[in-house]
Amino acid sequence: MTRHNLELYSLKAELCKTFADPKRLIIIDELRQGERTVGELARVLELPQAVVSRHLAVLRERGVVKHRRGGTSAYYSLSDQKIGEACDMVHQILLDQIEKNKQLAERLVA
Amino acid sequence: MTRHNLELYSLKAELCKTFADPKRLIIIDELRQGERTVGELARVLELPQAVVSRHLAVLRERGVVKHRRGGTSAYYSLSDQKIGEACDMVHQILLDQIEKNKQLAERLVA
DNA sequence: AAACAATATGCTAATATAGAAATATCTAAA
DNA sequence: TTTAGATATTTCTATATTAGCATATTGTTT
Repeated sequence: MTRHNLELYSLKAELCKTFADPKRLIIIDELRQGERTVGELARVLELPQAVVSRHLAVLRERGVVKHRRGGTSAYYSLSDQKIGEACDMVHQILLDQIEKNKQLAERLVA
Repeated sequence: MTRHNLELYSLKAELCKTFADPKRLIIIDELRQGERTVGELARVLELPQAVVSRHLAVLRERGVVKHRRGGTSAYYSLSDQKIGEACDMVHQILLDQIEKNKQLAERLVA
């Protein structure tokens, strides 16, 4: 462990934890298209407003999203363009896995 | 939710879960340098062999690592180059966050 | 086959997390 | 300042996850 800074890895793990929930990934993808209010996200996710608010709090605490108030609404957006890019990488990795499984399946049939 | 495929996002979330632990992130970084046995990783991580084996099982089940047996040892390696790149992105996001906090702190002092 | 080395798996306790429901807080407008 | 709309927070329950310990499995060697 001497070669690795555990504290740094813990921070990275905390960041990854925010990505480790399907609903939050959808929220992130929505926010990539632009600002959204809590209510809008709740409608898209088909989740109670309180649950969405909780997810947004998680994302906020880890600095993944930022928000501004406009009237009675809170407008959320991604705090860093790179977050979207990271999600794209995860998407690619998943596609690679699916492709590999497909090839394996075909070999087994042949 | 109609616009979003929940099953796909669940798979992505599962993948991200494997990154959501500091020890596993260290394992991944070790494996980026090349193949490692369970024992080697246990020494680096200063964790009991059984715990490392469990972590490797998690990574294996999500297709993040692959392994081959050589003698009594099991040699693990990353199953996809892109996994390392994804970790780099997370690293960058974290550095961005730290930089932003630094700038904020400086503004507050001034 | 027996003994040994390396790895994997079951089980448990402690901790963390998501969702639900109720309630509190904040903002705009009357 | 009262009311209504939008968002945030608290509490509770069910579920999941990690580490530790003991034990099982697998492969090698004699």
